[in-house]
Amino acid sequence: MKRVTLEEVARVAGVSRATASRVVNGASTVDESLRHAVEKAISTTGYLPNIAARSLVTRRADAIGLVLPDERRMLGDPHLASVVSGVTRVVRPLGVQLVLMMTGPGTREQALSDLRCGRLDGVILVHTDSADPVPGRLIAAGLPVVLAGRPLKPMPITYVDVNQTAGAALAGRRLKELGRRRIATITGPQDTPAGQDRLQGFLAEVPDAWVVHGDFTRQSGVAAMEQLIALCPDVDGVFVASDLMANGAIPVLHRHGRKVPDDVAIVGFDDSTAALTCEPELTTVRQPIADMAAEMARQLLRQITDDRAPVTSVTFEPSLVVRDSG
Amino acid sequence: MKRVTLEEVARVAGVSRATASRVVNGASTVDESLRHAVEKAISTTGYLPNIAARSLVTRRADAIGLVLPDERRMLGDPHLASVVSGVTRVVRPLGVQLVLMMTGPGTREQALSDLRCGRLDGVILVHTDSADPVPGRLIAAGLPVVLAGRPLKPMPITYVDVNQTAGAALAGRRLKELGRRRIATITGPQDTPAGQDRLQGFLAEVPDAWVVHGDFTRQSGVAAMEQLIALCPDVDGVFVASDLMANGAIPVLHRHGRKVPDDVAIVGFDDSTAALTCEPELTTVRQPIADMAAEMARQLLRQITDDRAPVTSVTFEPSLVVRDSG
DNA sequence: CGGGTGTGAGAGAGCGCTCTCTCCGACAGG
DNA sequence: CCTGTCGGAGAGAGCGCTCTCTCACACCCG
Repeated sequence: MKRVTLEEVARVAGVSRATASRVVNGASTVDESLRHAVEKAISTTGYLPNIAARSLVTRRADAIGLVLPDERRMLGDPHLASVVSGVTRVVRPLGVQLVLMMTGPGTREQALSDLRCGRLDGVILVHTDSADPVPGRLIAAGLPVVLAGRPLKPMPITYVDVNQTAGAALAGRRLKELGRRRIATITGPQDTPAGQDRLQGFLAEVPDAWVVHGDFTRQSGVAAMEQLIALCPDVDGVFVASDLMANGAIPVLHRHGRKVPDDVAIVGFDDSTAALTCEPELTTVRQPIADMAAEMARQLLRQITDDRAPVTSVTFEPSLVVRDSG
Repeated sequence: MKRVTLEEVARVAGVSRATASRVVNGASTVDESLRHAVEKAISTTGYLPNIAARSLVTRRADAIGLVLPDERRMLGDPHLASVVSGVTRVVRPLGVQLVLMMTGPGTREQALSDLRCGRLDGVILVHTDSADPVPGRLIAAGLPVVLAGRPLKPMPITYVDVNQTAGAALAGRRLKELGRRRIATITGPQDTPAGQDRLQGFLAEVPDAWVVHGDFTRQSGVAAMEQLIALCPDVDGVFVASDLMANGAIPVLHRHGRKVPDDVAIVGFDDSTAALTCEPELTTVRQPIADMAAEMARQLLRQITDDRAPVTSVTFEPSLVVRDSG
């Protein structure tokens, strides 16, 4: 199990190491016949370039990090698989690895040192909150970074998000079109941009809606719906700001003898798997997560290859997925 | 933004590069005063060892791969987050990276070349089927690899699994203890070890059970339950071989006017998030996924550090989580 | 007092690759 | 025929680190 080096390929092909390297890296300034000889030598020897040696001189790790928040929050996120899939789609054909970094409370700094010791070329940050010092330090150090979702406080950082406001408006319009009169919303946490925007966008469309607060968890959906029924027993349309909360809220309606969608129409947000495990299946606002993730990857790669890449933010438009609940 | 090298640390500390390296790597043969000088130099310069240079000489990437099947199957897997979390817990404190490899149909070979070009020290393979040539080629090449779940056809490979048979027996026993008489099971795909073992273990406990086949997807749970009700209208206890299928099956019972658990008791398998979004919440067989993943990581690291590590398989015992459905 | 023994530090040889710099030969123009 | 130019190939200098080998020095024993 001897490792084959470029030196050996060159020897077999009867050329210099430099020429072999040129062939491997696709330089055009190589004579056809020599190129063939090298290619043949590569396949007979089964040569694979040593990634560490290359990385040492090119100063590129060809790896990017996906930084996720602590375990508990990640496990609740139905989007992880789609994010990974979207990023992989862009990054893999370029030979770039995706390194998953699940960070505990104190471990977030890890991303910084991995970046600085040349282990990672850049990172995608998911679910950062405003208290997180990492994004600030990354941009201060001029390291490539992309945020998933708009940061709560404005900072000069590239991010990709869905138009939350427009999505919530879509939901509001849908409920009005269904002829609902007593409309309410169960919100997300109001210390996150997504929570804020979804409420604001919805109220812009349905200004007189009842408002009950949740925090995106299924649990909070249950509690909020109980509260809502007590508050406004004849509610006939609810925009629930996440599918997961809607998944918890619908059984509460059933328990109180309300039929969905006949008595109460429900519209969710996310189009996550939780939407399909609702009874009836959930009408919801779809975020193109995989496409957004792919775009994050593209933005990050651009920053990596080009120091002077401008800070940009990309916003995707959501769409309404009509199923049975509203 | 100048990169600090070991050379510079040595110069600042007034020692040789070799001594600085000794301090960084915790060698004991360094005089206290010099060690202090080097440590001070490290912190004043903000030195971080270049990972590529180190990797070039140590021939270790300090990275392992988690190889997942194609996108579609992965997205359906509720365990991904737990697996990642379990592996991370073991691997991160050792400074080892977790690289996620989502493989398309043809891309599985990627793992092999990443391993051979020194990019990865070993891989954990999830959801391999018997047609997959990769495990065989990895063990043939003597490369460190651990399988999640027993391979369908026996091979000399280290794997970690839950005792599927015992778990299914647990479910059968539960239904009998509840006094159920007309018991059935909705199986998983019979071309997977998990599908086979769960059926076999269940039948060992309830030999006269009705058997209807599914394939672990929610969809198939719906279809199988429809089939089962037609086949045996007065069924009063069902072991569904995955929570996801149970999640699809329960609404079918409701639609046919059967109450859960009063008319029909349901026991699932996995204790995934799908169990909590059932109405009523699902009694199920719990696999300690995160612990299993941690064990896989440990086994893999052992193979990496020790060429002659023996091939072992570790089996975890499942447990019954009693909720409301049975 | 000389010769082993041991301990701690430095010198320097790579690890496998990329890339600049140099050089060689062919060919065109004066 | 000489000089200038240019495409293509080789030589070799690193990239930053680890680790062996060597060496200096102090110490103990015969």
